[in-house]
Amino acid sequence: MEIRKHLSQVDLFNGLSLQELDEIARIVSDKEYKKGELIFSDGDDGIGFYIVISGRVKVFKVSPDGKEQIMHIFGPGHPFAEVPVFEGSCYPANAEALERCRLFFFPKKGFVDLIHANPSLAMNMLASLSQRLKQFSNLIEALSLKEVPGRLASYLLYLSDKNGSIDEFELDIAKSQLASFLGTIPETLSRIFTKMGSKELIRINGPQIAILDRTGLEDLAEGETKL
Amino acid sequence: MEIRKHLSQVDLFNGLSLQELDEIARIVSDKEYKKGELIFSDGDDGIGFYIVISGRVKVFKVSPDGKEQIMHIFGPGHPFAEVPVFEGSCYPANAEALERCRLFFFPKKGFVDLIHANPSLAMNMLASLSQRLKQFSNLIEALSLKEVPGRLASYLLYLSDKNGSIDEFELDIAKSQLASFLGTIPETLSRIFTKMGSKELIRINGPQIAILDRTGLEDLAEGETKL
DNA sequence: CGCTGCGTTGAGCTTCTTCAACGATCGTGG
DNA sequence: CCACGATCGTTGAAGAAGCTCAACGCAGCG
Repeated sequence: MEIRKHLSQVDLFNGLSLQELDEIARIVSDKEYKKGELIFSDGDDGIGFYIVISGRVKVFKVSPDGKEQIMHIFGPGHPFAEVPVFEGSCYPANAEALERCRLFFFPKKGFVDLIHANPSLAMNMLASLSQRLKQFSNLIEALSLKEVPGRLASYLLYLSDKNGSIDEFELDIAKSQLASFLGTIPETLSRIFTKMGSKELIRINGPQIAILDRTGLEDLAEGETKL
Repeated sequence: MEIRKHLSQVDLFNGLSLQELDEIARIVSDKEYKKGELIFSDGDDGIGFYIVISGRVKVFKVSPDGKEQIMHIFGPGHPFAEVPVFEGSCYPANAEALERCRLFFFPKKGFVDLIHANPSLAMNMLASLSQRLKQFSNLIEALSLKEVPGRLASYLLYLSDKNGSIDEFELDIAKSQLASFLGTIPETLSRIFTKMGSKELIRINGPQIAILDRTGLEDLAEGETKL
């Protein structure tokens, strides 16, 4: 079964037997979203959670005057919107497809039963939520304790790591989205990119980034330096 | 047994039998901390988690230049530092006793076994982590999308609710701690308190707060108004 | 060809922080 | 019991960081 094959590649289902995967597959709905399509809104009734199969999803909050803060960007294999499954009933944020997406949807009710019956699944879910908490606490730290250049430096180093610690790579999201993720606006981000370039920390050409001075970036990320 | 009595009042252990509580009680260490005492530091090896029995604990991050961001304040009945139990091995923040505290400590190893054996406990823990995630996402929203007056207004309304939606109450933490929780500094907080007073939104006398214009505060909290 | 969305740049302004000084309160030791 | 220091909160003046608003270039695409 094709669904089971996808499930077997998801960390959340690590260590489960084929039988158990089949039970899970039975409650899945397979869904498609177009680029830019809204998956759910802040405050909607939370009837289940999702796993990304292909494409990417952004989860974000919006202020009354329209400013956006991206909380998280999820790619293939990642679950999201688990919170309302276990606590409360509303989605606490909005979710939107960044690109054409295929998602698996797991209805709350069926899934909770599976967790009860399956300690490994419960442990995997606990690990997943814990990781999420850690990422959130890093985001809080960044927003509150670092200035924008420091946040950008951290992000670039993170991207470099993700690509095998090489010094040349591409931004994985549009700059305007990156601004929203870093808790700032495109204008400010653009100025900081320019400044990082003129200080020879990086070379930048559209979405292409080359790290010229890794140590300099690290100092920025740690808040030991100013731009 | 005295420990069991305390455990039975903790949400995390709701729905567990006396026997199960006894099993849990067996792995607990009973600990005392003085006001201001450090419980663990960011990066320490995370060997287990805690539940507050009496007193209060703040969990916080510190920037290189010493600014503090309080992530959370925990009172009696609340578990904290669960993350390293399920994911990774280090505490991702610092914890300090705000007052004289009694804490129960649960070593990671023993507790994970209990969770495996006990689906209700697993569900309770999932609910607890989910709630934490929701609180964090609110904090992120506040830090990124609201200005300080809006954050303070939200906090005052939250305190009022906690006290049964009455209009007069006391701040539950020192103003300098509140500043750190709201992602700002005491000077800024003080100015905003003064301004809220002169605009007749609140009356303030030391730690005593009286809400004079609830609607005005709500508008501030929603970002629909400026001070 | 013109439109639309994205990114960039400049000027001005708001918000918040920094630095410094000072008053009040409280607990401690003389 | 008073004096002292420490901590906390408040206030003022100056400065920095980031945001708003506006204009413009550029690429992709109908």
